[in-house]
Amino acid sequence: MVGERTTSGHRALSFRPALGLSERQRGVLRAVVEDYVSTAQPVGSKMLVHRFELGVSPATVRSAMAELEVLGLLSHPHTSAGRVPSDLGYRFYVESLMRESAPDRADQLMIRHQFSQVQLTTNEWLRLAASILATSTRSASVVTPARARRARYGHVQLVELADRSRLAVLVLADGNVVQRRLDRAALERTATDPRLDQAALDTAAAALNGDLSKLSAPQVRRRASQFTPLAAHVAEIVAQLLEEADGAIVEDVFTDGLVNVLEQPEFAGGGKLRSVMEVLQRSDFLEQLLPVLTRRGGVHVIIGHENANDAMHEISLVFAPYGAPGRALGLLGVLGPTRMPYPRAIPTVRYLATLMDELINSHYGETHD
Amino acid sequence: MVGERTTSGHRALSFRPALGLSERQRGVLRAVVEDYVSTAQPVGSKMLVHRFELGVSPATVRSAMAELEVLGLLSHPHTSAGRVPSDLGYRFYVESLMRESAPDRADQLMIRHQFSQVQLTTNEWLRLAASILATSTRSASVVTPARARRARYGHVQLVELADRSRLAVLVLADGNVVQRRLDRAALERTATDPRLDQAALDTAAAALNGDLSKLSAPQVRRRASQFTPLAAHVAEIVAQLLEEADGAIVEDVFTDGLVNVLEQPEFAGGGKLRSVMEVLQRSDFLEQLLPVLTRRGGVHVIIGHENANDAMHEISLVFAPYGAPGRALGLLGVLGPTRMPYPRAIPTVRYLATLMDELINSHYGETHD
DNA sequence: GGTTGGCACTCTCGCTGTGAGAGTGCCAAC
DNA sequence: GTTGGCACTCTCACAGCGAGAGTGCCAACC
Repeated sequence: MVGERTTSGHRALSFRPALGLSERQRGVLRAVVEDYVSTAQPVGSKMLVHRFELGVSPATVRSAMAELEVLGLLSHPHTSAGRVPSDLGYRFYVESLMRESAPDRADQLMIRHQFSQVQLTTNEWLRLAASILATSTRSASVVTPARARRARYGHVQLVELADRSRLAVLVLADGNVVQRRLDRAALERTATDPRLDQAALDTAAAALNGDLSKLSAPQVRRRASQFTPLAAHVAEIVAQLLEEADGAIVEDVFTDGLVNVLEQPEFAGGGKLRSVMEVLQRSDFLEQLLPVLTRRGGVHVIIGHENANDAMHEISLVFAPYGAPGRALGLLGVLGPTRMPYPRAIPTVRYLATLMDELINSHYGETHD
Repeated sequence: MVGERTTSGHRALSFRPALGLSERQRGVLRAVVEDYVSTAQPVGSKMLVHRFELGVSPATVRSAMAELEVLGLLSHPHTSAGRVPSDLGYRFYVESLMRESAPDRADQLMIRHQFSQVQLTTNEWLRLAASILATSTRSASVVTPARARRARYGHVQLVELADRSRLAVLVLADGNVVQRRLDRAALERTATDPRLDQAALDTAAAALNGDLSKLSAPQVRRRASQFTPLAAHVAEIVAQLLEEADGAIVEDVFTDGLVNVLEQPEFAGGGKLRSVMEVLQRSDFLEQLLPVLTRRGGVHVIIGHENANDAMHEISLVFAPYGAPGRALGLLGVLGPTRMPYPRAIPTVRYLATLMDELINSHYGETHD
């Protein structure tokens, strides 16, 4: 498993004054967050004592709210509206107020069952994981395939398509497959025999496969010259492919549940929708997420302005890395408005991360090191 | 090229009365459509004579509009609002009024240049095509990879991943790659030698590759028993993979420009957004599109209610097939509100379809048959 | 007969004003 | 520290109204 799975955020340091909250304040803050998350309406003191049986009068709640406001945990859309949690308020809630509502035994079995139903294809796993995350947290979900930080040679194959076009299929050591059509002219130039039949290509591929196993891009490039011209040419292309695969963790992203977030009232009107969509489609936020997630395992929660990206100031992320330690790494998580059901999202992300860990590891083999 | 590329829709038959429009009516209809497409506002008679120099008075235009309305080509949101084209109106416009605004020489060169910049990877082509379609038509775009209608065996390879896990990589005859992790236990059961080293697997793969080239799923299955137990087991899996790939034209869909359509005023509020998104994400509308597109080549335009799918009654599609005739087939096109810039979208889709034809064919080789 | 200007009519849309409702903050009393 | 009371504030929904845009019809004109 990838480190221990703990819950915490990446810029959580910025809060501190709120640490010494009274029991009353904690109760009120929790109630405000939970009410607001479920209703999307600013919450007032009266409503609050009604819905949550706090055992005190609205007036008391009001004074607690006022205190929470000066601490920066709640905010006030306008004078006579109810309170709304601030990013810091959510942070505190996630950090020390929240009672996680993990998927129960039955849910877990259901999820496992779904995975067992599906074909043994990584893409199917990813698609399924994204779908489960999206439906059970009612947010948008993102899942990337597990990739080695460093792309390494696994196996190459030169396939003849219909007619005489060639395809290089490179299986990386981590099991991912990349491919590239080959320029016929360039290929023929390197061949000693201008007929360039499949046998010649097979020989070249076999030479590379025997010699380059587990090597990285620069290593492959260094050895390229030791082969026959044809094999060297292919090795050069392989090196290119490895370079492209290096660090391309966020290629082939699987997304689901976009509607869930587009439907949220906070994105109803105006240009917010555009910015959210653009962030999500380009998914470069994952690049920024990567170093944070790899530095420490477990579920990471990033709330609103804690996000470096301006376009994501109203968005929260709940993400975790998964994979085989030191070998292949993937990302998965959910994304939604800051008003997000954290108690649900966090354990769900955690559970799916461990599940994906298992799947990956059981197929990488039990021989850990 | 896939047949001749003509412009027409698939239920175009339903209009006929409108064929005998007067020159005046045609001019007015065209003006209404073009104004409405660019402004999204119902268009009135006065505005119309202002913006388009029709050389007649508003009153004349009004009577022409009234005539067009009884013909069902225009409609009326309410008594004192301007006119809006009906689906039939758009249909007539596309059919016989529209002046196509094809990408000019410079645009075409630019597009070609972009393709030449990109790596020789099918996925990159598809991604690029989707991006070009989306930006130049300002709609959402969809592009699927070219696939053979019938999946045929190309080449199989059994790769050892880190540790002893195995991956079957099957390259189809059309160049697409599918993969499947192998269940180690099942594999070992079939092997005569329990050590099951790479050499044994290579031998099995070589046997299949020599014998199964170009065969379809049932053919592979029929021959499976003639191999050694290990090879037969793999052949069985290959047959499964072929079956799954059969008719799976709409897997791996590339989409771009979703924002473009979500931002349109017609989808601003209400549940329309949800239905549109769901249709688009699930992309099963492509399945329904497939038979229509294959029956006849060229650009197909499907407008609003011409669409079988209820959720797409306010959506128009402009799609074309592309590929190597009889060998591999892909779909590409754009999707937006019925208020779509057809004169732009249609030639752009047509151009990209021919371009993809070229790309595919140049790599399948010039040896047509 | 097609075209035009005139005219009455209709419907939307944006503006304003108003009252209800929800919520706050403060204070005095417990 | 907690509570009830009370005055105050702000939003929101709704009604009313006038401007504006557009239509349909008709009689007159070329």
